[in-house]
Order: sequence, then structure tokens, then C-alpha cells
Amino acid sequence: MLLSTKGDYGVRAMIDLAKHAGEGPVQRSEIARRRQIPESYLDHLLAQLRRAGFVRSTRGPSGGHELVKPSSEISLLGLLEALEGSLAPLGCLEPAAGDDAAESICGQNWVWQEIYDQMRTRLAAVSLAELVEHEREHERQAVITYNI
Amino acid sequence: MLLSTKGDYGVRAMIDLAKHAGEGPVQRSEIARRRQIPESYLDHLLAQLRRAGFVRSTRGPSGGHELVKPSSEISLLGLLEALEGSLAPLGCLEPAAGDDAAESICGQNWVWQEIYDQMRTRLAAVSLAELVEHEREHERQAVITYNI
DNA sequence: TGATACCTGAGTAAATCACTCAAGAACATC
DNA sequence: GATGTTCTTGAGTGATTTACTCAGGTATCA
Repeated sequence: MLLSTKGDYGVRAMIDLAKHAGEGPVQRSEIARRRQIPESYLDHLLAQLRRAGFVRSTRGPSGGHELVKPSSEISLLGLLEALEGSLAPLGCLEPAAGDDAAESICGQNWVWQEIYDQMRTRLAAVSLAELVEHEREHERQAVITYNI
Repeated sequence: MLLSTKGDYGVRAMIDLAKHAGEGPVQRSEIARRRQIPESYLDHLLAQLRRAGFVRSTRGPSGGHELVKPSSEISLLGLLEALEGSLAPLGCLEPAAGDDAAESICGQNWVWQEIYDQMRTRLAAVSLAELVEHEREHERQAVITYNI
């Protein structure tokens, strides 16, 4: 599997922040509770997101985390790469791949390079705002189903 | 990373078998030497490929392994799935994904499902014969470069 | 000054990866 | 039918990664 829980939790935390944008800092304990993420683990993910420039945080009472940019300007690709590192399906497609990597599976890399490019292009076209919108849509569906 | 050395070694071994198709069984020691794969590890990969129906093997002196089908009828997708299991980038996209998986990162799965489908389609369109052809092409290039 | 909240690095149990090793089973040849 | 060759299988192992926890520390507010 290409994605681990880091990407999962991290993106979910960002969706949470996006949903509460403009309401002041959101505390990690709130995010952890709402999104079912272990709080002590979330710490590290928020730190990564902060270092990557997606999140700003303030300490002390009534401190917390908030988005630096509007959610429409944040791509899923950017988030996942910040959280997971490279999304390359093969070692030899990574930017820093050495010569020995090219000896290896990279006999097939003309196919994989193409797939990787397509993947990144698609992920780059999805914004955090769209993810939030999709979640809202999903919630509405759930309510409708429930009310029938 | 989505692919491990299993997919790498396994496909390389299959390329080797395809190149020597029609010449009788190829011994694992030959494959291991030519493709730089640890012999004792290759054992297990060949067993997987045999169970998946790609390879037939005969024991005893002058035994070895050979392709069951012509290389043009073997897709890269089939090989990689036989070797690596599912190529799903997320757990929740796997066939047997349970309900708890859907709760998780699968909030983004409309994107990933699309990417996964594209990936499988592309891999299904590449045959082992094409991989062999590409390797031959690459060898010719190397010879030309060397002769300049 | 003390309570609150973020920040950081070290540590750890469980799983996966990339193998190795050893014992066995089938087959060809002499 | 004895011998040696080759595949077959399962168990085991060290290194790495994953998914966390914990124990401090730092900044901020009241």
C-alpha cells in the first residue's frame, strides 16, 4: 500500500481545520476527538504540517491550530507529499534515486513513470476545499438515508 | 512504495523466461545469475508464479522453468498482482476491505478509486512481450553508445 | 505564577521485508 | 536402482518500517 495512516490522519485533520476556518485556533484535542485520531500521534502530524507551511499554531490557553492558506489553494498532492514523503510507487522514480535503483525494476519504469505522472496530476487537481465539500455531501446523503 | 523487490525480481525472472522461451526449461540458477537475484529467494517467487499459472516446472537433471502461455498473453498487471498481492494504494480499495476501512481515509476514495482504475487499466495493457521488446531496445541503445 | 496548550525527541511493540537454511520429493541417467 | 541434479516447502532471522506512547520542555494567558 502506498498510503499509511499518516496520510489518512493528516488529511482528515486538515479537513477538520478547513471546516472550522475563521473560527480561531482549533485545539488538537478537539481534532483528535472528532476525527478519531490518537492525540499523541496527531501531535507529530500537525508538526509536519506546520513545517510544510500548511498550518500555523499558537500556544497557551485558547491556543491551537489553523490553516495558513485558504483551503481552495491547498492540493491533496501537496498534503500527501508533505505527510508521506514521496508517493513514488517504485524507489527508482524518486527524485534522489541512485544508479543502482535504475538497474533494478526500472526496466519497467517507462510504464510506471507514466502512471506516476498521471497520479500526481490528478491529485494536484483536487483541493482541500473539494474534500470538505465532498464530506458535506456525504453527510447530507447519510441524513437523507436516515430520514427515509 | 507500492512495489517491493518481489514484483521487481519476479517480473525480471519472467522476462528472462520469455527471452528463452522454446529452448526448453531454464534453471533457476541461470535466472538468478543473469538477473542478479538471490537464488534461494527466487525459489519462492517462482513457486508463486507457478501457483498463479504463469510458469510450469520440471524436476530432476535438465529440469527447470518455462512459460505456460506465450508472453504476448501475459499482462504486467497479472504478474504484479500475482507477486505483490493487491496493488491498491489504500487498504479500503482492496476487494476484501471491511467496514472500518471505509470509515478511514476513504473519505478521499473517490479520487483514489479513479487513480487505481487508471493504473490497473494501463498495467493490463502492457504485455510481457512488450517488456522483452523494450529490454532488447535498451540493449541496442547501450551497444550504440558503447561503439561511439 | 500557575494552568493550558503546543513542541520535540526518545523509545517500543508489532508487522513487514528480504532474505537464508534445511529437509524433502521428483526425475534423468548411468 | 543408485546417484546426482533440480525443484519444493516451511521454518527461521535480522533489518526496517509503522503506529504509536511518554516524558520532558517551551510559549502564552489570566
